[in-house]
Amino acid sequence: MMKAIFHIDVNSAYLSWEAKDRLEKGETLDLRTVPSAVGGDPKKRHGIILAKSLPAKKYGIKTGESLPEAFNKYPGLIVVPPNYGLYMQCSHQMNEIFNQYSPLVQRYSVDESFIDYSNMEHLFGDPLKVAHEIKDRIKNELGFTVSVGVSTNKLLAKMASDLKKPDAVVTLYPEEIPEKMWPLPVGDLFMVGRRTKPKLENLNIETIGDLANTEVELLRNVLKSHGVQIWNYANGIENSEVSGGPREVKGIGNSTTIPYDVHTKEEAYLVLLSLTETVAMRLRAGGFSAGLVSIGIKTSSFFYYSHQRKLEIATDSTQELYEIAKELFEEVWAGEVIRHLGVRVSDLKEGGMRQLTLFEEAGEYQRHQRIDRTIDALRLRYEPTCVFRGCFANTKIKPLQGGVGEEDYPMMSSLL
DNA sequence: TCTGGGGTCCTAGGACCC
DNA sequence: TCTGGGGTCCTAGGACCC
Repeated sequence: MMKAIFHIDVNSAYLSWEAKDRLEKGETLDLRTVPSAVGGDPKKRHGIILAKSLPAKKYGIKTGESLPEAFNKYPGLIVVPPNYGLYMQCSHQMNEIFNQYSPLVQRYSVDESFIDYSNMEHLFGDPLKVAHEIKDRIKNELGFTVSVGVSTNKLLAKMASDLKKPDAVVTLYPEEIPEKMWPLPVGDLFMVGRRTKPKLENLNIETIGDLANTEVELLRNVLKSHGVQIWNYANGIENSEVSGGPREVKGIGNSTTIPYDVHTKEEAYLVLLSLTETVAMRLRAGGFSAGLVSIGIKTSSFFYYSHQRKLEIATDSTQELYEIAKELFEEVWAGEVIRHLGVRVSDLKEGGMRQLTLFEEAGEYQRHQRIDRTIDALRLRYEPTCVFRGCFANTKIKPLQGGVGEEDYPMMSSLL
């Protein structure tokens, strides 16, 4: 039997949520009706457009571009700072509505979810009717609009929700593929990004239809398994499940663009420590220890490189992870001016405890473990910055950097 | 007033072992 | 005697997503 899959996408999510929040707080201007955007702070070198209104889009303003670029296109652009706590809250409210229609809801990102509505017709009625009902309830009860894609698999539902914005329900059933999906430029297909698009165009593949009708072996030769995947997608072939519940975490990382250029090892170490603090807290909060540590460096000329090491013994100790991060940095840094640093752990093992090696002093690790647990508890009870290391005093570096796991949601990924 | 942050998966090449 | 090949592990880098 055929499945009924919905994909719900919040229209200009961050901006819509800012707009509705400001209206609720008594502001009279609806940001959605004027050229406006959510953007980072240029003084901290975080100045990019994170979301824009439809009127801003009309002036050619794009997500990801720098604020100066955007102001060039429309000097009167209203830019507001992001508020991730608010976005998380709006996301939760929206998903609570979804949960009323099916037990199988997959939160794909903060502003996108899949619903498997198969075999639910008896309870709530025809899929298309329910899709409209969900869309309208979100608008009326929560104050923002969504686009709902309806089809028989996740790929088609996701492509469908992109076809009309804002405030729309669109079907893209398999028999509608030639008419609705094939005329689109090939870059509109999920998983055809900025590097693959020109490669396809070199093969005279301009539209999704061109891709669908290309010999799959040719694509395999040029793009390996990725070529086969996008050929399947172009033909509407995709059969992954809507997975209820959060996905298994594979890695945890934090990175930051430092507000000023870093020239010395000592300054870099301080940033690495602040990142490691957050990463390690999130690691312990998830009850994991890490078997692999990697660091990343972006230079002032935007060259990026990374270095990693597998550990003989997995650990969740802030101190141990920091020592490794420092060593990794020392091993690769060639003295370039640093713009951005990152720390990431992966190869996660269940359980924060670790086995002591034969030669190891039992005291050292357990001492660190006690410190970590105590600090975690304090930071959770009061605020994350209530305890921090003395070395950050009198420096411009924040003692913790990156999001703390508290309000975790399943991160976006390129997996359906 | 220059270009964020958090993820996942795939591939290529070298080391090492049998 | 200087020629093998397969398998696995590890690292770096690149591609994609929101």
